Amino acid sequence: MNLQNKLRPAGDQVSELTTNRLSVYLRCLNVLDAAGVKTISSQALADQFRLNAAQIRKDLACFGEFGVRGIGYYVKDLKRHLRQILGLDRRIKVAIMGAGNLGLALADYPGFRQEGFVIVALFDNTAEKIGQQSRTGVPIHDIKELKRIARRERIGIAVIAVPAASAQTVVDAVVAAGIKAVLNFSPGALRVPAAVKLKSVDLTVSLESLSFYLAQGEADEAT
Amino acid sequence: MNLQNKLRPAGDQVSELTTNRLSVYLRCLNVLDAAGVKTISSQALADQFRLNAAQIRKDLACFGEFGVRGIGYYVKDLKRHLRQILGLDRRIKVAIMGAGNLGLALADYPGFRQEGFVIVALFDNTAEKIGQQSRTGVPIHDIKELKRIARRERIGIAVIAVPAASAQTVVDAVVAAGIKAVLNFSPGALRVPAAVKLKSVDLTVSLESLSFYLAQGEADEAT
DNA sequence: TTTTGTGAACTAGTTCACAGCT
DNA sequence: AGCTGTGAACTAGTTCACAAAA
Repeated sequence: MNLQNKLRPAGDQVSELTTNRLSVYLRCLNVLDAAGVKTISSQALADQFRLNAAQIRKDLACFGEFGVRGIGYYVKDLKRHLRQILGLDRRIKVAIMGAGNLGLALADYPGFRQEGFVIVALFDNTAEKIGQQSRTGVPIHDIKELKRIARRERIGIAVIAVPAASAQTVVDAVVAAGIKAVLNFSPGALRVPAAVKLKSVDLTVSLESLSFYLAQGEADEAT
Repeated sequence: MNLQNKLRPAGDQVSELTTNRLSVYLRCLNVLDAAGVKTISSQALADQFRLNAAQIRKDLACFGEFGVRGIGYYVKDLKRHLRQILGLDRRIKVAIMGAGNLGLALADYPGFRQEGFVIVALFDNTAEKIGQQSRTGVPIHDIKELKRIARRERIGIAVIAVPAASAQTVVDAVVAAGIKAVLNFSPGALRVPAAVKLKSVDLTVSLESLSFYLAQGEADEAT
């Protein structure tokens, strides 16, 4: 219908489940491209990576018509489109709040340095840490400098890796610094204004959910 | 109807969304209990922690009737029930695969030491690391020792914190060692048998989803 | 009266199945 | 012939609203 590719779906909101999957599709395409595959059908993609073909097509249809009937998708083309849709066609600067074990590990985590992301700064409030840097050279700044540095560096995403007790205070500072996207590793819910996107990774919830599964298994065995 | 409390829902499967929320409810109840609150209605709980009252009641109804009509729930009682349902009424031993930055950070992460969880071992294959320990004293073993130690220590959960390239090999070893629950931090999908529960935290997907949100915001501004 | 527990209504997400394009 | 794009059917998840219990 609409032959014009749209970076943004026409009005209707794209679900987070869809955006998560786009990221997965991009990863699959990177693998295929590296293997020299030129075109792939939604069915072949689905079979190879255990996805659903119709779902792939529906997800992509939110943004345009990228396929060719009778052929499938050109791997390099679709890759380029997905990178553009996901906003990965430019560098995105990331700041990590909290230079504790977790913050330092994330700062040096190679998985975090993929695609367009660059970790440009760590922030902490401990005098001994400020002025130091991570193993790979990410500088640790005083959290008081956040607003100044966030603006100068044009930081797009903040990662919250501080203890639960200070998480809300820190995220408030992040919001005040004008940062619009936050990835939270601290346990519990954080409040952010509607204009800020918050994603949380709650390790306690994940572990307890696994614990539930184990407890169920034992209950079944006993039967 | 069924006045008997059920540790396990009668046949019908509990969704993972529900088990995740149970963990959230437990955390809320811990806060209320610490504040000396004796009883709470589903509505009050919902208001205070931004949840939906009917959803809380439905989730709990999977496991029995824990409330008192006209009163609500006794905080300590419900807390105890939830801990039992989630299998947190006993120690759960956790092993971390990979003694890199992330593995070491997770081993010492205080959030991981909550409730019933104890991190008993790290596993790696680097000669220099084996025999060492983390800052808080978690020993690093040779991954070859996994099966032996997993059985001796009765390890319940394995956390995968190795590079993507070796993740599938490592999870295969985890499965071979008889571990039935896995929390995966490596990017990409892992294959496990149906009898093993796998939860994945994909940092790349999370970041790219945030990037999409930022890209959308810019598109909107330009309009 | 208050609040639970739950069927019914609704909303979101997934899969099917096929018309239509190449 | 082969495969996309998409309405229709289906499935899962959430919220409403009320009868029943304390």
